[in-house]
Amino acid sequence: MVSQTEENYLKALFHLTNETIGKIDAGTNELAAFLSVKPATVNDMLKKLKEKELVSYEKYGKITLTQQGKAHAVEVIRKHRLWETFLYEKLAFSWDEVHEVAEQLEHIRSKKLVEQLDRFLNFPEVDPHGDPIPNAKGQLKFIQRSTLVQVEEGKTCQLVAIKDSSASFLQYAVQLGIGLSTQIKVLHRFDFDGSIEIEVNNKRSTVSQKFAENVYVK
Amino acid sequence: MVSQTEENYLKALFHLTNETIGKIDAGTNELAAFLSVKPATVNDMLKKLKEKELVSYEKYGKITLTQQGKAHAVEVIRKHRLWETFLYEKLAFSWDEVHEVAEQLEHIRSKKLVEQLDRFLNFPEVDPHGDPIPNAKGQLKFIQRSTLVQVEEGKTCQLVAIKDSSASFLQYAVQLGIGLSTQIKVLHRFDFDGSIEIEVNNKRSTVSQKFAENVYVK
DNA sequence: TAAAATAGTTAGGTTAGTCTAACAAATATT
DNA sequence: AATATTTGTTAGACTAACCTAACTATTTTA
Ligand SMILES: [Mn+2]
Ligand SMILES: [Mn+2]
Ligand SMILES: [Mn+2]
Ligand SMILES: [Mn+2]
Repeated sequence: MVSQTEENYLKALFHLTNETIGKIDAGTNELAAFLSVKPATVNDMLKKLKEKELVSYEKYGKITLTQQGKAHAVEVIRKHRLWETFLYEKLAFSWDEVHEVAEQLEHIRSKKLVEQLDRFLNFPEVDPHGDPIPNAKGQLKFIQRSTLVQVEEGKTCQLVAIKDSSASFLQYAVQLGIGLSTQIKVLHRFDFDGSIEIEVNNKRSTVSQKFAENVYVK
Repeated sequence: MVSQTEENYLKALFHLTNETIGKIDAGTNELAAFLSVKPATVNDMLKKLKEKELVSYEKYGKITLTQQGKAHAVEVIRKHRLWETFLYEKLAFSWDEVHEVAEQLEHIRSKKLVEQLDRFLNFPEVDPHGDPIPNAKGQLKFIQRSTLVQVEEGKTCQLVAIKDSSASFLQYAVQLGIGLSTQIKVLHRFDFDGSIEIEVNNKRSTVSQKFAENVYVK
C-alpha cells in the first residue's frame, strides 16, 4: 500500500531526476522545497520509502528512485495526464484549471478505471499541456523538444508543450492567444534582455526570455 | 475543511437516519458497526464533528446531523451517484463494480468538476442502482417505492431500485437476469418461508424473501 | 426493583505526516 | 587550512484517525 502522500513524493522525485537532462539524483532540501514541506519531514519519509524499497538512499547521500519506485511514479503520472485530458476534452475545463483537480484524481485506485478512461479518450498520447502520457505498460515516449528561445528570427514554429503549468503562466499564454498547436512566428530577438517579438494569428506581441524558455516548440 | 473520513461519517449518519422511515437519530455503536470502526473511535469523532457544528449530540444522547451536516452529506451523496452513473454509462463498469470506486471519487473537491460531470451525463435523476441523485441545490427527490414482497400474485412489476448494493447481491441479481427496469411477474408466494416464484424474460426462478425485500419495484 | 445486558465514555497507546529547534556533516570560500 | 555556508539529521511535539481495556450510564428483563 502506497499512500497518497507517498505517491506525491515519488512523483516529485521522478520530476526532479530526469536522466535525459543528466540529473540522476536529488537532495533532501531540494525535495522539501519542491513539495513545500520541511527537510525534517522529507527525512522521515525517506526512511519509510527506503523500507518499502521505493527509493534508494543512505544517510547524507543522494536520493534516487528504485525500479519499483519509478514504475509507481510513472503510473501516477499516467493517471494524472489521462485525467487532465478527460477534464479538458470532455468536461470543458480550461488549460489552467485541469492540473489542480488532476492532482487529486491521480490517486484514485482502480485498475479498471484507468484502463477504461484510456479507452474512452481513445488512447491519447499527450495531455493538454503537450506532455506525453505513459502507456499501459508504463512506457513514456520521449519527445524531442526545443524552446522558443532557440528558434531563429523569421522562422515559424508550432507550440507542442509547455514547461511551467502553473495557472499564472497558462493564463498569460491564453491572453496572448497561445495554446497547444498554435503557430508562432519569431520576428525579432532583442539581445539586450533576450525578449522576443512574436506574431500569433496576425497579432504581434513581445514576450520575455523567461516566457520563451517555458514554451516548447517544433 | 471536512476531511474524507469526516465525510464518510456524515454520509453514514445520513443513511442511518431517514426521516421518511421515522428514524430521526442514531447511536454510537450503530454508527461504529456501520463504519466498521470501534465505538471509542466514533466517540472521538463525534466531539470533532460537534465542534464543527456538523452534528448535534450530548454525552449519552442520540446523534443527529445539523442542517449544515445534512447539506454536506447530500453533496457527497450527489457526487457518489453522479460518479456511479459516469462509470456505468461511459466507462462500461458493471452494476456491481461502480460502488467501490465511487466511494473514492465522491471525495474529490472541485465545484466545477461536479457541475460539468452532471452536465456531461445530461443531468441524470437516478444512479445505476435506481437511487435518486440530489440536484445542484441539494434537493433529493423522494421516490415512492414498494418492495417485491408487497406485489400480489399474478401481477407484473418493474424493478426501479435496489436496497442492498453489495457486490454479492448484485451479482446474484445479474445471474437471475434482473437489472434496472426489468419486468418481473410474481407467480406464487410460498407462505412457509416467504419465498417467491417469479418470471423474468420467460424464465422462472424462485427467490428468497430476503432477496425480495431488497428489490424495489413499481 | 434488583440484576443482567447493552450502550456509551474515558484513559492511554499507535501510526502517518507534519512541525521547530538544535545539532552534525559536507562543501565552499577566504 | 580554517572558517563560513549549505545541507542533512535528530529529538521532541502535535494532530488526525484509529485501537484496547477499563469504566459508567442506561435500558431491559426476571
Ligand atoms: Mn498537470
Ligand atoms: Mn497529487
Ligand atoms: Mn453506491
Ligand atoms: Mn467514501
